[in-house]
Amino acid sequence: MALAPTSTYAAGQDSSSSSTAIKASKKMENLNLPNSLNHPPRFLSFPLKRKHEILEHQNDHPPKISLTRHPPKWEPPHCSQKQAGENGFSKVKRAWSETAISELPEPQAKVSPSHQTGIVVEVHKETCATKKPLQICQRKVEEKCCESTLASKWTPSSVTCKPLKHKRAKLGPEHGTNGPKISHEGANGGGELQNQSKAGCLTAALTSDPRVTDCGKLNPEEKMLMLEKAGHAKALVLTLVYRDGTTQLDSEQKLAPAVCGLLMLMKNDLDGRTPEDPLGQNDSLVYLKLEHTPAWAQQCTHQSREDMLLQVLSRSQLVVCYKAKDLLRTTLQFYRQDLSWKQVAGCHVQDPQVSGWLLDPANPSSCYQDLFNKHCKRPHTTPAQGTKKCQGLWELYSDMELNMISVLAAMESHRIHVDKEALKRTSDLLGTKMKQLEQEAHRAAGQIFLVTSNPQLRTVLFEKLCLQERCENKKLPKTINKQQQSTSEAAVSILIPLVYTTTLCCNPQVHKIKSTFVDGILSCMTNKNYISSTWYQTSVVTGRISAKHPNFQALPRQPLQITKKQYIQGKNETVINVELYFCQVELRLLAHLSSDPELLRIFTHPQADVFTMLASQWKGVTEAEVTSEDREHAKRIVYSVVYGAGRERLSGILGVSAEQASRFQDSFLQTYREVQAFIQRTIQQCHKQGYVLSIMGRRRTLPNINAPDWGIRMQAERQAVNFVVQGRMTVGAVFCRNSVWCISECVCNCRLIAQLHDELLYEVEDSQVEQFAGEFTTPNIS
DNA sequence: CAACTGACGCTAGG
DNA sequence: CCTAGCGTCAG
Repeated sequence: MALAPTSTYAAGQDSSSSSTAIKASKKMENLNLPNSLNHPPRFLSFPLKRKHEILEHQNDHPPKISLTRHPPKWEPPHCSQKQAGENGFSKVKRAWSETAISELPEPQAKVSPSHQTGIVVEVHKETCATKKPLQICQRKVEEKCCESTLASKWTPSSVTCKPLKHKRAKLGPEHGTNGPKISHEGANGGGELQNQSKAGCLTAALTSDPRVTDCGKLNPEEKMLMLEKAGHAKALVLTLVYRDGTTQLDSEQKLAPAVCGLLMLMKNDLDGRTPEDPLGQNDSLVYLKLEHTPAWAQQCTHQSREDMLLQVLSRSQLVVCYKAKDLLRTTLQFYRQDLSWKQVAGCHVQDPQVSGWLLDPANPSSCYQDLFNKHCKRPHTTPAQGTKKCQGLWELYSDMELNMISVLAAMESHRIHVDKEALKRTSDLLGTKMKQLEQEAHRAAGQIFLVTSNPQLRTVLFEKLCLQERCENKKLPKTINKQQQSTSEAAVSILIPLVYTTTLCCNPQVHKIKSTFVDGILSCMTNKNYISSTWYQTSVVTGRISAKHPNFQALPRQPLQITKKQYIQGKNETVINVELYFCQVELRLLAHLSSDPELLRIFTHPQADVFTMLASQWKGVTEAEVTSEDREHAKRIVYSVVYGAGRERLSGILGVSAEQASRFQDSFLQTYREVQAFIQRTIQQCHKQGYVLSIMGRRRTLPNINAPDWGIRMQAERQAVNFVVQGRMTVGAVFCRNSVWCISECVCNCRLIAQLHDELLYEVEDSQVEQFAGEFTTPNIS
């Protein structure tokens, strides 16, 4: 890839010209830019630009929007009347405060426009103002941006940004392990009919199987009998059936199809079965249709199905379902009108996927067959049983993980309403900002390049401008894999002062906000006006919970401000969220595990900022003297120690030399000697046993712990330490305790909305906040 | 040429 | 160290 050497950004300006030239062109930018755009041939010769980008610069040719990916094709979950307690959220601790505006009504709620309420996601002007060198230029650019937006005479095509093409949009919102959602009649166009008939064939094949009883064809008496039978069965095995005829037991599909029913195996013979024919003499197989029938065909069947499902799910005898969370969530979505999440949140459905993951979190099975092959060597043991008890994992499973399944399902069924239009406006605003920043960067670089491309930015910074030669005293970070010059923010912030300009690259923070938190959220909301994350219990080796689509746990703390007013059944009731925040649990855990006296002392001051105190202890100054830089360093060092990052990584993060980073680390470990001792103890133990145990009894085997290769062995050692510290413990404990508390008599009208590693986000009715807080005593781990 | 995939780089969170 | 997610680029 070659740079076009003669290309300059502003007409008539030489790229090598100094700051004055750049400043001059900046002042004239509104005039200058359209001028230069009148000469399209200039831009066509830039090899670094993509074709559609270049076209965008030609005003007379609107950008060619190539929708190369197939458009999102999916069915929205069934939405019905709004349920009381179905709320949006406002973060208290996370500073998502004041803004407010409106929420679109539920499609079927038919609220008049004046009643619209809801969430607004707004990005603050100063959002990007966290890091000093970039902050200044950021502000300037933003001011400029606002001016020019107002005065802009640009055609829409030049102002709006690239078309949305998100991964979610490409794959459809229900792809991957996200799990299927209930089909929704009438929401789709022509494809629906086709699907329905196709599904009809497949389910017909299923129900015509002589072994399967179709519940839909039974008369009320037969249904009662069936229900009774289900009640007496020794074990129930459930699986969802999808429209394409597959079930949850089939291997993962890329596009999870809609659910059309539920297959239920009632087992009475727990002995004497063979894997080839699991259907014993006294067993029966029932098919329960889970589709909304057209209004004209609707009878009283709905009620009985609901009764049946609920009875089945909440019974005390053994109920097994592979990927039980999907089943519970589907049930909740399907009976949204008639079923409270609380009824489901207490269900205990055994899930072999979870138990299998506990046995070997580092190598989770991809599908049921995989799991079966892995853990069931003898045909007569099921994955749910097996060797778990021997390994001491049984308690962990039944006391905690099992409870978590239904809680997560309830969390997933919670809808967070978002004002789509406001989000779109924000997106447009950010789009113009990005445009502005892009031009700024082009000007600074003296040429046009694709600012979102790291390789191109690298070429500009280090091959064209050769900035690395001008900062020999400072060590520039390198990329991990290829050891190239990094173009990260830390690196660019070192370079910025060397060039007499405000910015060299589009601020990656702005880019991130737009692409991930605005457009990304928007892409999660196709055909609906709310979001709800999907929570994963078994996808993280260390035992943490992860979230997707959107990833609730990675929403920014600083820049986004979300607020909402909530209307419940016409009344304006304020519902606020109380957040339980276990201040730096992992650090607390480290203190506990290592019993380091200095570290423990810090946690005896409940109100103090831990990192400030750490910095003051470590640097030997008073807390008032601790600069924000010191605090940031302390924080990074702590994390690097806790999570086992090496000094190379630390130097990259801090933007200092490796020697300096190593000195920081050493001095930290000198201060907190017990921490170091704990780390070494953990590693030694791991060497001896080949596995490590977390505080909850979670286990991770590390086969590489005794590897001959130094690098691989070191990695395993870091992983060992990381696992012990990072395993979810406090939150997990609260999780199970609280799930019970929350669904039983339920002292308050509250609901768990999100788990953010060391925080739990609850929605609590305003009047009950104090009561709620009283119920909750923060557990003291150290 | 379009569409997809995997590797890589970066950033958000902890 | 371990996540999700966005983006580019080469094959």
